[in-house]
Amino acid sequence: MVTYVGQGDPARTMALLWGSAPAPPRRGPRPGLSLEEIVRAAIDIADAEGLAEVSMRAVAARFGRTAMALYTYVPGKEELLDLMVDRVLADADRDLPYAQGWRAAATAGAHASWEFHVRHPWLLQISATRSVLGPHELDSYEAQSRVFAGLGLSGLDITRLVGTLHTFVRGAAASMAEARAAERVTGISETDWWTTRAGYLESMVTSPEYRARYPTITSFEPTAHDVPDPDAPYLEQQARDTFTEGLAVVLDGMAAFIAARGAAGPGSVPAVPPAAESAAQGSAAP
Amino acid sequence: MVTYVGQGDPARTMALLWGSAPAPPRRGPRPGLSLEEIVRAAIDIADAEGLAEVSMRAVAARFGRTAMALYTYVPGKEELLDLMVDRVLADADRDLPYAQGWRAAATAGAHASWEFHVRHPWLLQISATRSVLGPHELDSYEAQSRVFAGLGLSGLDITRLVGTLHTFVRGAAASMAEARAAERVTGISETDWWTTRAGYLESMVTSPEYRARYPTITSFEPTAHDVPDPDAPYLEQQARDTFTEGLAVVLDGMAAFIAARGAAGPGSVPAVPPAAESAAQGSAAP
DNA sequence: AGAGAACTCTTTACAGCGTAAAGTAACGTG
DNA sequence: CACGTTACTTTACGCTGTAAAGAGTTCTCT
Repeated sequence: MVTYVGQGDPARTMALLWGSAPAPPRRGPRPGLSLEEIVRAAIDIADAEGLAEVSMRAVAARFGRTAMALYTYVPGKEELLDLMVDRVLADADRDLPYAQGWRAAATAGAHASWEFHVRHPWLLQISATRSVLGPHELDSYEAQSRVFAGLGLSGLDITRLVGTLHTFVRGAAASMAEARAAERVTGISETDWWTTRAGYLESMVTSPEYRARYPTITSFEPTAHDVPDPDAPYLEQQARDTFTEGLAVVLDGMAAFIAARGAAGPGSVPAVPPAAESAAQGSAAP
Repeated sequence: MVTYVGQGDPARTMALLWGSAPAPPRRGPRPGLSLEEIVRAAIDIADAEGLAEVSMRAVAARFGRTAMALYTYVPGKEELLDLMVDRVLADADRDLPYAQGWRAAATAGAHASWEFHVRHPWLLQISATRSVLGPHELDSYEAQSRVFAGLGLSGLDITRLVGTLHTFVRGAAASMAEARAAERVTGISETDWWTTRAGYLESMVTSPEYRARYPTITSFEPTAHDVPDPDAPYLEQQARDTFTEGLAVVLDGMAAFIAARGAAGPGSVPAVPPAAESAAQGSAAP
């Protein structure tokens, strides 16, 4: 119910993101926890109970500690959220079928990303544009950019295509995630939620007054506002279909853009040779 | 920094949204406030100071009352947020140039909606998919749907096109809003924020290790990661351009969809005659 | 070996949040 | 004038993130 939008101290966050495991302290008691497991516990809670349940006290309780114990490992909650974002992206699927052409790769990537966001809906609640710039986020960005490499596009072109696709996927995933969260969050089942409103909407479609105010939407097929079948969640299916159909539309637009712009001129981004696709995945501080 | 995602009791909310002003009480002291001005005050705070500053105490303080006084008018904070959403949509621009064709109308509508969301960025933080279904939200939905009426599309087609466009606009507006909020929220200027990260990124582009891990994005023109000119906010301009360019791409895709699907068959949604465009805007409970 | 620095973790505390419960004061009707 | 209704306040509770101070453990340096 309550979520963060801000962001922690960038320097500290970057150090935590990119720094290899810090040297173990030379004095004092051994650390009973690690940054890694704290971040994982926070992700577990967010996945299972929602971002609202991720409190410093709740995370610490998973280790039998008090909230303040976490401040030994993390500067504050905002930094913890930053770390959660990058860490969870490590599990995102990044094996895209680049060899099958950009459209197949983009479709696969969009579907993978959509499902990933639906699986970790709290990602949608944390600011996306102010990117965390962690290693795994860059992995993801690299994988998506590679889809459009070798088509004669500039880096800026690719940045925008990836941005557009990302924006669309996140928006569609948000519809899905919120359709799913509807019942859990409000304690009202999807059917109940819909039926309480249906009474108002029904009278609307038939009332001449409302047909005058809303001529277009009241002329839609009535099924669009029917009470959903509880076994086949209406909002969920709607969200899924809107994503699939919308994706095709967006990709059609990109096809036109690539056809018009792509000419392999100077400054265009070259494709990654297939041999290099499984490049080193090691990480070290820069 | 903290925002709500849940939603209030739907029945109560619907009554408040659609109910005309309730009959004044027959006994007891006169109400010193009204629902209307409470909602407006909350919107003022959200616009000026961000959604995080909209607390029951803060809203009440604008009227010299305590937080609990608001509960005479509103069941709780979540319902207040629902009301804010629908109320602010009353001010959205809805004069679209339908006569100039769907693409012109869609472009105008998208730009208006984008600017509206940038002006009221807190809208992006409140759940969008679980729509409030208030009169003004329906006005907006009607205006956007009308863009695609008369093209031979079904209601479901139109719903999805509108959904795709809406998703895209919100995502792009989110980029813009967060670029703007960056400084205010974190207390760090955009330039500072970027330069602290630039050190890490710079070494990345030159390091062979990172060129191997991120071959595509490290081959982009270096300007993409340059420190922005403080006078011409880099992130803002980037967000604006991505919106404009992305919109063209999305609309190209829609053009292809309409060309393929639009055949004015049975079940297709007819255009609204221009005469009816300035229809009655009065509202009454259904 | 002993002192002290360094380190983890706890305890306590504070200001803020939404809101439940109870009380006070004002008002219109019988 | 008394009563019931209503607007609003006061108090309180449990929750949040985190500052400050202290307890306890472990290593290093003299």
